[in-house]
Amino acid sequence: MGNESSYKDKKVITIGIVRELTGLSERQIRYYEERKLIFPERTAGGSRKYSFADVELLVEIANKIEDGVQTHEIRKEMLKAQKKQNQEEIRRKMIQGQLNAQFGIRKGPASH
Amino acid sequence: MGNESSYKDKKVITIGIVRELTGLSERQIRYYEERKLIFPERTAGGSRKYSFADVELLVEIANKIEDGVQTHEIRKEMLKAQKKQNQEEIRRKMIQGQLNAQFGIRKGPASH
DNA sequence: CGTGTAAGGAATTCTGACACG
DNA sequence: CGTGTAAGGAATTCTGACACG
Repeated sequence: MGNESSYKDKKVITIGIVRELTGLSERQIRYYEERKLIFPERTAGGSRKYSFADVELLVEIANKIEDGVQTHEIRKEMLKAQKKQNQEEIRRKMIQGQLNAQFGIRKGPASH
Repeated sequence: MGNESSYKDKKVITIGIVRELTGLSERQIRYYEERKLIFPERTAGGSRKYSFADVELLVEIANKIEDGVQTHEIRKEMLKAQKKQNQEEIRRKMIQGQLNAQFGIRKGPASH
């Protein structure tokens, strides 16, 4: 469970590299954080660390802004999408819980 | 063809983060490069950039050194493994070439 | 051989602010 | 609102060298 591809979500990329990867300015990247659209981690010294997923998200954000969408709107969209995702996960887990209650806990497909 | 997971091989991690991820010292990381065991790219300013694959390789290298294997030996092992891989790829491609010559160029499984 | 360290300099990143609009 | 920029400082990284063994 929680099967992310491991590399994609690890926060290991500094802002300079993100700038290279996205073509955005550091100012833009920091501003989107200020507007709560992106959430880098920090090194001990205080430098920002981003994931590949963050890099892709940044590009999407920048595209929307270019289309005239305001950061506030983008944030609302993201929260909505996030909420929908959470709902789905809860639903999945409840169904799984029902199955477990009915047929007992199993890992993987039933052995034949 | 060339189906790498994209994130794993992209050189985007600076040496400080690699130090955090591996537990190795920067001195060690740079030394393994000097011994031709690892090949980071560079930013415009000259800072080293590593991939996740590099990070994993560094850990393997450090383990072997701890076991008393010298960098020179490790390098020979790596070259041998590399050569074997190349052989396999050539073989694969030749077989594919034969198949294409016999049955024409196809992409993916035959349509049913 | 493999690694630690001090040295000096350059590249990188940080924050808060002013500017434009 | 979103972004550029100059400012000053701190964290990061670089190289070449000396040390130990």
